[in-house]
Amino acid sequence: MEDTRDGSERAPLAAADRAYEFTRELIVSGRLSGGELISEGEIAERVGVSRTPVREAFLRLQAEELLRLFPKRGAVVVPLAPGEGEDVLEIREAIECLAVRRLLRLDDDDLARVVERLRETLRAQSGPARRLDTPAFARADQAFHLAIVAASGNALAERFYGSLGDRQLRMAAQALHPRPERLEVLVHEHGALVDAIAQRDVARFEEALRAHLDATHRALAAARRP
Amino acid sequence: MEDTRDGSERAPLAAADRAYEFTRELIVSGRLSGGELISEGEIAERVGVSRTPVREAFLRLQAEELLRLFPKRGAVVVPLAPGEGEDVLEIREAIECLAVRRLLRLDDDDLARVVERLRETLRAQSGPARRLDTPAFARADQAFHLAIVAASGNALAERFYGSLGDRQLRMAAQALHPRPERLEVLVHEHGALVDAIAQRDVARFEEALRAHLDATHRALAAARRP
DNA sequence: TGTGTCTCTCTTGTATCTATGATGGTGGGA
DNA sequence: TCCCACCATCATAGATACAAGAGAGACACA
Repeated sequence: MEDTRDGSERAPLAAADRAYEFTRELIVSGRLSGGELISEGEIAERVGVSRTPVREAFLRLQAEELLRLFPKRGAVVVPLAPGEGEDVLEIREAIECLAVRRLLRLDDDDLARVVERLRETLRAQSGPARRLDTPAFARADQAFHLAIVAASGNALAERFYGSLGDRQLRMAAQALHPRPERLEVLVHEHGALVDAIAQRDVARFEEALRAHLDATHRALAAARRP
Repeated sequence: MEDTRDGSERAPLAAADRAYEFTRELIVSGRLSGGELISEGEIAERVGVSRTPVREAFLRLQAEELLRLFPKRGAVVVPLAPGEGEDVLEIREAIECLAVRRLLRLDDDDLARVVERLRETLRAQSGPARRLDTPAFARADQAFHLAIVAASGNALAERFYGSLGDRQLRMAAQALHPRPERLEVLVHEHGALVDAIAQRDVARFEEALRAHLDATHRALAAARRP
């Protein structure tokens, strides 16, 4: 009843999914950078499947704006647009604040449960932060923010927010690395966000989130223009 | 250099695009309602193409959350979730307000140009509103709101907002119809939104937008529970 | 040397074919 | 009568075959 595209790996991942993961990883990790051209055949060969599932993967990646397909010519990796970091951060801020305003419509019990879940994801960040394990931290960070949005119950927002994650990862792969000393600070800032939610203080949440994202954004900008 | 998926119809639309348009229309227009099952073969036959391009169309529709594919079983039209109207409206509000806050960072000349463009789309609404041409109005309405977001220059937001349009159309097809007398009111409210932008009054814009969407939402809810 | 054209190759778009999983109905047994 | 196993059917997943568009580069000519 459940399909195989949900990330749970009990089944030996369908060919299309393998092709998708493979290509997505190539892009998100930065090994394939913006403007680079790839062909279905090439990926098909490397993954060991026919072109059909690769085509499906490419279509998915195009839907996620990571790839752009040019008819009869090939696929190019969509380059990170100049203002994209700012774009992503603004949308994240808007959606997360929306989510929190919605969260606060929950009654105390439900909110407490949400807060508890968030604190769990917080704890999951400490390890990677202390180990300066940037990739793991990036995943945990993403999971944390997504958890806030998911808790709000707006499925549309959640899905969109999730798709922003890939773009974020792609940028983070370049940007977070140079500043691993910030990881613990980020965990702390996340804690403050949860506190604000727990205390039903929207204004404080919004302010803290803005500061948090501003700092991330500044880190990005700083890393990009050294 | 331009691909054939951009809606310009000089070329005899690719098979995949025809299949996509056909199926999307079926869903958005409500002729195919939530939960209904369709198969690639069925659409392939009706459109007169093979299953391959239909498959591509289905994948695109799945990416847009209009269709859900179940491996080896078929595709079901994603039903309108109970709270979805509210979800969409909240996101629209958040993104549009974000867009306007960003618009107001433009200098006076640029802002004036944006306002002029918006007023043009306003004029395009009057005709359909007077004629009580609901489908045409729905398109114009969508174009208006999208224009605000597009003008902000956040490409990500624009794309996402656009994708909300289909869902909105789908709901509007059911909801706006019963209240054609509201169309002219909506045009008027749109005018107020533009005025707020022109006067750089964010607070007023946000308030007016909320009222505008609330009214739409109430109209929806009223239409759904008669 | 510069330019226009022509072809050759690469890549996608579509069709078709095969394999396999899912489902629902049927019939036998408890 | 009810339940379970089996099988026919159907739909997709993936592979392969084929056609056609787009570009790069060779080549002829001015």
